[in-house]
This record gives sequence, structure tokens and C-alpha cells, in this order.
Amino acid sequence: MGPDGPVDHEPQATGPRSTKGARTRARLLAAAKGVFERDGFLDARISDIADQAGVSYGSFYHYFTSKEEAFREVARSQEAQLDAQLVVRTDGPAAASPSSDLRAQLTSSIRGYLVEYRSEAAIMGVVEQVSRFDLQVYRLRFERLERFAVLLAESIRRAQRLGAADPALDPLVVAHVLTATITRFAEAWFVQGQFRSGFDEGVSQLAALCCNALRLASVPAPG
Amino acid sequence: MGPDGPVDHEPQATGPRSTKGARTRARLLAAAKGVFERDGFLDARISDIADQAGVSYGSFYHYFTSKEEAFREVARSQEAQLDAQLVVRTDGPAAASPSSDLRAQLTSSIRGYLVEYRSEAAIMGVVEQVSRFDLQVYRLRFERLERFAVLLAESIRRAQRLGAADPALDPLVVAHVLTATITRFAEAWFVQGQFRSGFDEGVSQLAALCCNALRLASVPAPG
Amino acid sequence: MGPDGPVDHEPQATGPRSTKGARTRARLLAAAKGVFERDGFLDARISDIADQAGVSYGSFYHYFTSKEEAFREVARSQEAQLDAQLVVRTDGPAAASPSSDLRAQLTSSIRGYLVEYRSEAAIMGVVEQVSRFDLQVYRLRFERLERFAVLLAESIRRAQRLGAADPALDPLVVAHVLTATITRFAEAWFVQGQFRSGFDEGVSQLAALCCNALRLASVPAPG
Amino acid sequence: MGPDGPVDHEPQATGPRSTKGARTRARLLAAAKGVFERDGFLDARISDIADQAGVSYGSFYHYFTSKEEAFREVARSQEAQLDAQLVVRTDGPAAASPSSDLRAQLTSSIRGYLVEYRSEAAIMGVVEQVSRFDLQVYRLRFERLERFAVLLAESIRRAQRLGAADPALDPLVVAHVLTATITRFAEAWFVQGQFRSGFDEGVSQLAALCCNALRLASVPAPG
DNA sequence: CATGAATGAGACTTCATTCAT
DNA sequence: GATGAATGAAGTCTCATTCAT
Repeated sequence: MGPDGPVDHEPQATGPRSTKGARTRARLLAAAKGVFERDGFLDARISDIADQAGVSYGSFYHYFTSKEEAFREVARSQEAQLDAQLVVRTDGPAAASPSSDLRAQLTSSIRGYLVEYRSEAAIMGVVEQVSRFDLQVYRLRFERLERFAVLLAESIRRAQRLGAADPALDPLVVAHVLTATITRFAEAWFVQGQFRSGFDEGVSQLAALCCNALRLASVPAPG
Repeated sequence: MGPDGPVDHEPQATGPRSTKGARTRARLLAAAKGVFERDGFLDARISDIADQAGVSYGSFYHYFTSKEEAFREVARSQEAQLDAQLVVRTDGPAAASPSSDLRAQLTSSIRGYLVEYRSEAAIMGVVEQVSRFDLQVYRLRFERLERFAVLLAESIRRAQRLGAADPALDPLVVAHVLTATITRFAEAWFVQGQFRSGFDEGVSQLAALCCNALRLASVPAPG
Repeated sequence: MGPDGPVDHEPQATGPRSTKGARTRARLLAAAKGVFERDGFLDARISDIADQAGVSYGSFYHYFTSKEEAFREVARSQEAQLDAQLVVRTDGPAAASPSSDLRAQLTSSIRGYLVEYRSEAAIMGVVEQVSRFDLQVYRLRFERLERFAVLLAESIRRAQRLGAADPALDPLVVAHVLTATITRFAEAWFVQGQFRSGFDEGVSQLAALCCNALRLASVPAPG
Repeated sequence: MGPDGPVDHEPQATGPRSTKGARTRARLLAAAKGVFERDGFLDARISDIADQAGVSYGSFYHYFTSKEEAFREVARSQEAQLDAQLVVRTDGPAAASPSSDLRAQLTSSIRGYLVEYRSEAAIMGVVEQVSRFDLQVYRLRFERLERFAVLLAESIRRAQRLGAADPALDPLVVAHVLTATITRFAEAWFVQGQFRSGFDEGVSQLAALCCNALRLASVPAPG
């Protein structure tokens, strides 16, 4: 299911047992994030992380079993933030109409996701990088998107039943396509700087495009 | 992280000057591709490539200055294959209608791209990987897509003028979004195996979605 | 080839921060000196140095960034020892006569220099070698001699004013010539063994020759 | 007798057997000299020499068995040129006086040597370099100087007998010292650029100094 | 908890030299 | 004679991880 390359490692975080330890761990995490952002995963050196955190070289290994482990920790919290943005309720309360409901939810998800992605673009670029050779980071990144896609598919199916979305589309495939669209667009825009565009403008274009794609019944453009 | 400009580097590796040399070089390239597919870029060892090609360790360096160089060469030819699929003619001959013309071209590009991508999924996965930490491979991969996006944008603009596409869309932004959609979907599908779907089915869903996105005027569904 | 200027580089190698580290570093330096003496710079291998010091291969790089760095360190301390011998005071206290003063100082410098050089002939040979292809060692070796030459020139000038030295000589040129004489003679004698001669005999011949060269007013030959 | 480091190699030049071959060989030698001057011995690459000579890589080995061999060839011809300058005749024809005879010969030798050395300073610097780790080049360089020293010693001895030179000096030691002086001064001046001075001025200072050193009976300063 | 010295496997790369054509 | 492809030993350096204090 996942990529061929990434090797599977045992996750085994060393938890801090005291308050002081928790603080040191937090400093290390912050330092790690900074170094990863600056140098990428491959060129990041433990010694730089330790220096940045103001602790000794060896201390790093009190809190993390490996460079990978530390990165996963960083990636985990980023994903959690992003994940919170991707919400589609299948069982949502009645909206003005099914199409406007999905449209609103999708637009909101897209905006939320892009806002977060942009503010953490540097580290997200590294997450994209690492997800392509570390299986655990791959999972971190894509299993959540998978869940989002499943929910989105359900929502699309419901809209189709109500005649509010293009009935010719396969909900699951389409949900995956839209997920791909949003995530890749975010990377191209904010990490790789592949084009310049006003933020709000870009967001609304992307949202409009996704809604178009589903042929959600037209409604007066929302604010 | 993005490219600084359209500067094109042609790193002139020590080229073979004889037929025999050309053959050896070709063997090395094939071997390199195989090893990269099997082990990914990071874990690929020069010695494996040389062994696979049936030449000595040092011979590798007769033809390539580094592992990166060899990979770029492999990536280059892959990109060339993919690139050939992405064609949108702005000045195309008269079609039944502007929308059906664009629809046909887009569908054809998508199908061609996915066909190629699938058949080279293993190496393309590695290209995606490397493009995220090697600037030259990044350029190799994304500058061509950039060009495609520009052409596509022009085509969209033309369709808009003729009332055949959603006039609310910003052609360039949208062209980038669609490019993102196609490329990322290909990776998710064929490299990461994020979902199973019949090939033709997937292709037509993606194409339909893209056409929907542009609100290309409806036509009877093509075969 | 010559030095561009008097810029002094203090390449800050990873210094040891503990007593134990300092001892290891010292062991490595001693081992390095031994290996350099035995094999010359070019044929010296890091692994031999590490073995000799009884530490692991990697430890070498904990203390030195390269073979060059380690050699410079060794050379530095040799030069410091030699340098201490080359003393000419321009502002010296009144001596029996200006010429006997300079004669005494020069003789003393020469003797001191040759004593040191002889006792460290093996490593000095390597310093001569390396100074001819490593700019930093070149500077190490020749900038100090330069300073000596300048002081010596001043001393000669003073002697000339007092009529105690050949007035036809250009003090600075002559100081350089004498410096060349002493250093090259030391190498030819002790490193290359270009001739055999009793130590004291050789020293006094060299000293006499240098004093002659300046036409320092004759005094009864010193013991 | 020689330095400790240099390893002994078998000299075994491959001679050209035809006119065309002789020309190719000459081109290679010229190219080699140029590359050695530019890069030093250690960094000189055979491929650069071949390129420079406009012949193929492999051709180099038709004419020289190794990089060392080629360098020795270059060094040999340089030494021959220099050597021709160092002439002291013990059996010379009657001169105005023994001291003025030796003075003239010494001055002439010094001038000739420095003229040659200066015009070939770049390659001479490399010869100095290589003589410190290649025994054969060492010999090339120092055995001839040795012979000069022996002749000079004889000349000094004769002058001493005639009361024209300082009788306290050991002729052989002194001859070696003067040889050291001249050679090292040349390197410091022309290769390392350790000081600037007008050519004629420097030459006459050096000559004066050497004559002073021997306490050659004064004569009116020669032009 | 903290420190930082010690480890060492392993990869890359170089380039003089050989050799088949 | 000439070519340039092929060889492969040799050595440096990196850096994540371990461990003694």
C-alpha cells in the first residue's frame, strides 16, 4: 500500500520523567524543527540540534532514540495541526441545501488547510521530503489524508443522491483526486514557490475549482 | 526552495567518444535505473550499479561524476517521456467547438501522462523523492510542468473568451492547480498505491473532474 | 607563491573540553609527529596515527579536521621552539662594542637554531617538504623568519652607523640572505646529511662565515 | 646521505624511435612542464598534460613510464641549465690575483645561477618541492651542487694558501654553506617572493656578501 | 540527568596505470 | 604509434550512536 522504499522502524520514544526533563525535551524539539527547516532532514546534524537547544550532544539521546524518531515527533505535531482543518461531516445538521453545505465545508477545509500549511511551509516541505523515504512519516502524512478522503467521499455520495453533485463521478476516486489537488497545490505554492498569487485569491480559486469539479449546484458566491 | 530562474544547466559529463563507450554508458544507465528503483536514491550504492552493469567500480566515474549526476541523467530521460504527453495547442486547428477541443486535448494529455507514469512508476517514485532535496532534479521535474501550465493557461483563456469555460477562474492559477492534481494523483495512485481502481476508470474520472473544474461546456461523453 | 600578507589564521579545531580529551589530543599529536617523521606527510595515513595513539579512527577527527590540520599543529609547535632561538635585540644594552654585540647575538642565534633543528631534524625535514605545497605551513615557517630578518636588518643598520659593519651592504637584503643561509644549511646538514662535520665545528664555521659576511669588526675569536 | 622519505624508483624512459615520435615526446615534455608549473607536482594530472600536448591520454605512457619519470625529465633539463652556470676553475689561468680570480668566478657563477633560476622560477619551485619526496629528483638537484661545492672548496683552499682568504675557515664546510646560501636565496627571492629588490642590486649584494664571508682580499668594486 | 569523548562502519571519489582495438 | 576505455586499490572523511564519568 505504501511506498516501496521506506523501511519500517520501531517507534520507541524515551519519555521525560521530570519537569526539567520535559522542558529540555521541548527545547530539543523546537531546535530540531528549526534545524530540519534550515537544512532538510538529510543534512541536519544531531550536533546542530543539540547546540541550538543549548544542551550537550549526548542529551539528545536521552529523549530520542534517533534522528528519525525526533523528526517523526516534529512531523506528528504538524500533521495534527493540519488534520484539524480537514473536516467534512457526513451527518451534519441540515444546511440551506446539500450542495451549499458541502461547498461550505470544502471551502472551509481548504482555507484552513492552506492557512496552516503556509504558516508551516518550511517544515512541511521537509515532511514531504521525508515521507518519501521513511515509511512511518509516510503513514503519518497519508493515513490521515486517507481518512479525510473517505469522509469526503461519503459526503459526495450523499450530495449525488440528492442530485447536488455530478452523478457520473466515482465518489472515492474523486475524493482522492481532490485530496491530491489540495495537498500538492499547497506544496507547489508555499514550499516550492512555483507561482505567486494573493493568498485569498488563490484560496478561492482552488475552492471554486474543487466545487466546479464536483459540479456542485451553483449558489450565490459565499463571502 | 523554488527555482531561481529558468537557467538551464547542461552538466557535461565525460562523454563516451566511441561506440563501445556509448554502449558501456548505456549499460551503466540501465543498471543505475534498476538500482535506484530497487533501493531508492539514498540507499543506492555505486558499487551495485557497477556490478549490475558488469563494469568495474571506477568505470562508473568514467561516465558520471557522481551518483547525483547519474540519477539526473536517468531522471532526464524519464521526464522527456512524460513531457511528450503533455500537449496543449493554443493555435490548434478548428475543432467541433472550443470546449470539446480543450476537453479532448486535456483528456489526451492526462491519459498519456498516466500511461507513462504507471509504466515507470518505480523510478518516478524516486524522482519525486530526489526532486525534494536535489535542486537540479527539482528543476528537471518542475520546469517542464511549468511550461505545460503556461500553455494550458493560454488555452483556458481562449476557451473563456469563447464562453466555453468558467469565466471566474484565473487561467494561470487554475492551470497550476490542474497540473498539481494530475501529477500528485499519479504519484498517489501508482507509486504509493493509495487506492485501487481500474486504470481506464481512474483516467476517465480524473479527466472528467478536470473538465468539470473548468466548467467546459458539456458534450456527449466521449468513448 | 609568497604570502599575501601577515594575516594570521587560527583555525579553531574542535578543542577538547575536558582533561581526558586534552590527553587524547596530546597522544594524537605525539603519534602524528611520529608517523609524519617516519613516513613523510604524503604517505602518512590517518589510520596509522590513530593506531599509534591507541584510539579509534574516528577519534582523530574529533580533534582535527584533516591530516593537514594535524600537521599544522605539529609544525606550529616546532616553529615555536625554533623561533625562540632567533633573537636579535635592536635596543640591547651596551656591549663591549657594537660589533661584538651583534656577533654574540648572531652566534648565539645560530647555535640555538642549529641545536633545535638538529634535535628535531626528522620532523623539520617534513616541515620543509610540506611548506612547499601547503600555504598555511608555508606561512607558519616563513613569516617568523621574516620577522627575524627584519630585526636582524635593524641590528645590522645600527652596526653600520657605528662603523662596525660593511657599509656597502643593504641591511634588509643581507638579513634575508643570512636567514636563507642558516635555514638552508640546517636542512642540508641535518635533514639531508649532505656532509658530515663535528657539530661545534660546523656551528662555529657558520657563525664565523656570517660575521665575516657582515665584515663585523674583528675581535679575538670566542671560545 | 639523502633524505629519509624519498623512495627509490627505477628510471626507465621509453625512447621515441621515429621523428614523429620525437616531436610528440617533445610536446608532452613541454606540456608537462607547463602543467607542473601551474599545478605543482602533486596536483598535476596526466590527463591535463595529455590534453595540453594535444595527444590522447594513453599516449603519455608511450613516452614516460610514470608521472615521476616525466617530471624527472623536466627537472633534468632545468638542472642542466643551472649547472652550466656554476663554474669554478681550480686550475684557472693566472688572474690579476688569486682573490680577484675567485671573486670574479664566484660573482659570475652567482649571477649566472640567479639569472637562470629567475627565468625558470616556476618550475624550479616545483623541483624544490619534489626534491623533498622523490629521491631521484633529490639527487638530480643536489649531487650537482655537491660537485660545485667540492670545486669551490678546492678553490677556497688555494686562495687560503695564497693568503687571499680567511685561513680560519674550513673550505668544505664553507663551500657547502655558500652553496646553501645561493640556492635558498634564489628560492626565497624568485619562487616565494619573500622580498622585492632590484635584480642587479640583489645579485651584487649576494655576491658581495659571499666574498666578504671568505674575506677575499678587497679589490676595487667591480662593475 | 547531563556530558562530551569515543567509536567505526561504510561510502564516495580519485587517478595513475594498463590494455584492447 | 595512437587512442581512450577500463581498472581498482587506496584513503579520506562523516556522523549517527554508544558509553564511561
